[in-house]
Parts: sequence; structure tokens; C-alpha cells
Amino acid sequence: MTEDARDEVDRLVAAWRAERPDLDVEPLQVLSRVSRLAKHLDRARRAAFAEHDLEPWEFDVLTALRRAGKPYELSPGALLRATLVTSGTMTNRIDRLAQAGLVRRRPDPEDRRGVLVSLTETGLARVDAAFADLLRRERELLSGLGGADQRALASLLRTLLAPFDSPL
Amino acid sequence: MTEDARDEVDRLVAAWRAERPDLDVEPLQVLSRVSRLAKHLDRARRAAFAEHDLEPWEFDVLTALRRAGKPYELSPGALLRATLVTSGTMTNRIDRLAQAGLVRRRPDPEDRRGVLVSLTETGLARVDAAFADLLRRERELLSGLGGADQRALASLLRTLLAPFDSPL
DNA sequence: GTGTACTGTCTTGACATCGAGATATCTCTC
DNA sequence: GAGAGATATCTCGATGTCAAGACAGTACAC
Repeated sequence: MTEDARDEVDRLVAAWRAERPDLDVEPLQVLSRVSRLAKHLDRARRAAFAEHDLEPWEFDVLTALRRAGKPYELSPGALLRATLVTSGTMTNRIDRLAQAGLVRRRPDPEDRRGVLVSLTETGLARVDAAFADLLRRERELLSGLGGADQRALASLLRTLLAPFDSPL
Repeated sequence: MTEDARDEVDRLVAAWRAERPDLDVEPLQVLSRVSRLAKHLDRARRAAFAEHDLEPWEFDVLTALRRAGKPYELSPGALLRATLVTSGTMTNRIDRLAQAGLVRRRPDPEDRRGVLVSLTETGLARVDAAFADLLRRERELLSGLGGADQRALASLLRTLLAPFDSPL
């Protein structure tokens, strides 16, 4: 820490050091910042989507379908794995998206337990517009870092995420 | 990207490139990982706190008080600024923490609109134990990175957070 | 000191989420 | 081909959060 650009987290760490000098609070330097940045990112996302009349949760589902490529169709199970929510939540989300005319539900012809969810025309247009907007904002959020730094950051984060990806 | 250790996000980015080759999706390399890591971190926190019969939201409030130092007392307003929740949420949290015997409320003698919230003995003991546990788990979560890498990561994240800290 | 704007806290109603469990269907083994 | 266990989806109740607004008290100018 030869840095002296103190931010909220530096202050938080300093406060802990004063109160609990017996503990090694270094992990907070990384992980508190991850949490806080995620929170700010959530706000940026919310703002970007609001302009396209989408809630973050709607966007989550729609992008999962969009990424799947034509015919933009996935099962609820695949969607909940992609979005890391519970099945009850996904049922609820699909209900409301269908009601809003952004997705369609149909029985899976191969498995009578199953259902397939697909984007409507409207849903496709909406998600594409919102995604372009989101990227614009994310790029701006990252503008404080050069390309090399961004790649370094991505690489460090990838290392931290590795243990979660395989067993999941 | 000389790395070839592909993770979930690499796959996500590849999927977007296939579907939308016209868009520059590089920002996702950093920001999707931040979101995902934050989500995993939430789970780790929840697990750590569960062993001490605390919910994450309880811990948030208790640590803010703990960090303040003796007499471990803050106003609801100070608490909501420290935890980034709304005032309605904070009222609700304090209610339940008081009911659980972890904090105490008393009128602010200096300002009759105001209230002061302080840790009880039980609250203090509980938060100290949970915090030590949390640090253990966070350290483990970071064990994939050497000390220098952790500091580099912290520094890059600090740069990204800088724009949010000042105007807040 | 009186009026206006501000601050601090709490109330209320709507809402998305989770977890547990219900139901139907599939799969695999014997 | 029958039964056990796994899988896919949905239902339901409880909960934590937010946003907007109510209300009491303070600060400051004139």
C-alpha cells in the first residue's frame, strides 16, 4: 500500500485496524471493493434498462435467450442455471415476461414435463437495444483503466472465479 | 487474452461474439466477473454468518456499529449511509435487531428528532465472532492469488470505484 | 420570533426473491 | 415392465427491500 489515493474501502480498512489490530483485514481490500463495485454496477444497469422499459431481472432472462441464438428458445431449467435464481423465481419471471409479450411459452414436444420459452419479436428488439445501451455505459464505467489494465483485471478476476465454475 | 483457461464468462463473451459480432463486448470481461464474484461472495458471507445465527443484513448493521468504536453508537442516518440502504429498510432492521437483543435504541439527547443505536454486549460478542469467521473464509476465497496479485487487484478496483466515492 | 427550507426517522404498500414442497414425467435397473 | 429415484416445473407462504410520503424537529434569514 504505497498508494495514498484513499477511498471508502481504505477508510473502512483503517477503521477495522484501529478497532481490531489483532486481525488481518487485508482480504477486505479486494472483496469489499468487489461488493461495492457490484452494487454500483447494479445501479448503472438499472438506469440503462429503464430507458428501454426493462427491469434488470427481465433483461437477465431475455439476454440468456438472446445469447442462445436462433430460435432464441430455452427451457426454464436452462434459464435458471444461466441466471442463478431458484425455480420459483424463474416461473414467476416467465409468467410476467409472457404477460408483457416479450416471451412465449410452449410445451416441450420431447419431454412432457418440460416447457420451452422463446423470445417474441418485441422481446428480441427490446433486448438488443438495451444491451447496446448497457455496453455503452459499462465502457464508460471502465474508462478509468487502459486496455492493458482492463485485461489484467479480467485475468485476476478469472482466477478468483475459477473454483466456482467447475463444480457448479 | 493469451490465457486459455476459459471460464463461464469467457463462454458468455464468446456466445455474444457469435450472436452480435458488430458489438464490442470487452467490458463484460471485467464487469460480468465482478457481478458473479459478488454473488458468490454473498453466499460465502451468508454461510459464515449462519454459524453465528446472523443474517447478512444483521451483520451489516452490527459491523457498522462495531467499526465506530466505543461506545458503539450511531444514528440511523449514519447507519444507512454506511450500509447504502434506504431509511425504511434501516428502520425495519433496527427494529428487528433490537427485538433480538443485539442493539439498543435511545433518544438522542442533542436532537429531539434523532435516535441513537448502540450495540449490546451480546451484539458485540456476536459480531466479533462472525467477523473473524468471515475473514477466514474471505482469505480462503483469495487463496488463488499471491500477495502481489491481491494488491494489484485491489488497486485496479480502487481506480474503478474512485468516481463513486467522491460525489457520494 | 416567525416563516421557509431542510433534516432525521418512521410508516405504508407493492414487489421480487427464496425455500420447501407438490405434481407429473422420465430413466434406469432388475 | 414395474418400481425407485431423478428431473422439470409450478405453487405457496414468508421475508427483506425499496420508493414515496408523513411527521416532528431544527436552522437560519429577515
